[in-house]
Amino acid sequence: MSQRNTAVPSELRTLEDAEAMIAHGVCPIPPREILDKIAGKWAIQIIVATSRGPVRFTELERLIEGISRRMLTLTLRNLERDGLLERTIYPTVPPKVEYRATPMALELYEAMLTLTNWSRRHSACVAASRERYDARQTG
Amino acid sequence: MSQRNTAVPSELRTLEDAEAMIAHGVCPIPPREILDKIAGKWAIQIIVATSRGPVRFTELERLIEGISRRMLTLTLRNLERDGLLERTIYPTVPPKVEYRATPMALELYEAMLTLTNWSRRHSACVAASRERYDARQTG
DNA sequence: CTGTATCCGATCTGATACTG
DNA sequence: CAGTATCAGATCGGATACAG
Repeated sequence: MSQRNTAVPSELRTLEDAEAMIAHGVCPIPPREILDKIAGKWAIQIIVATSRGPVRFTELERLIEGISRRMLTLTLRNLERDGLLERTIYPTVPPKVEYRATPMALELYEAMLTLTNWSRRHSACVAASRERYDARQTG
Repeated sequence: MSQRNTAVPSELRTLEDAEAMIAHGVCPIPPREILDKIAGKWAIQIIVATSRGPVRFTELERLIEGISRRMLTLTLRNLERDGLLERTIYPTVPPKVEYRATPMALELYEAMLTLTNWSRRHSACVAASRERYDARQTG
């Protein structure tokens, strides 16, 4: 076989692990359908907001600054569809609906923290690089 | 002061760390301008492709399946602007230009691996959840 | 209270043709 | 080889009005 004799690591930690995957023909980055969760403008914020317990629709609308009712509904539906949010309806009048992050969503939130660390370490550097680049274009 | 007496962790590892940040009024997720790197359809793939050494424009075009010349150029420029890619021009005829991921980009790539792990663990579950959800809507 | 429906502008992406 | 320019289609997200 044409593959190197390194094993496919069960858990990726280093770039070397990623190289091993590539050597085995496996893609070391999440598929688009997963990245799209993170890409969306509101999904992560909703997961964070519902990570400590059930939250009602209107509470979310207040909590997440700038979100429109339309996008709140759409994003909630998508997250529920993916199994990242649990939706509970209380058949009262007026209706009461609660959303809560699932364990899988909490793990996603936790996985995001390495990205948060990266951005805390480097966002100033990114901003500086942008300024330099833009200055070169202008000048 | 109104804050809890937990310290702001310098490195986030657990959801508890994230809670501590929230208690201090700090957002525990990366800002939009950082998430947008990951959100883009091609950025991560380009970082991976250039992570082992300099790669030429045309090589990238071949390596990254389905990318248009336009999007390749645009994404390369954005990554260079952010300091994630280093661009080297050799003033030869015909011209030769090489792109290479910076150390900062390699760290981003590495940070992404926790997300890759998450998706490897859960993407089947997400897919199953979607099917169940869609079946409920149809039926 | 918890949504849905409709419209609209902005942005993203691809296709194609052209150039130093 | 390494781009740029232009156009068009698709998708995203916001504003607003309406409804069970």
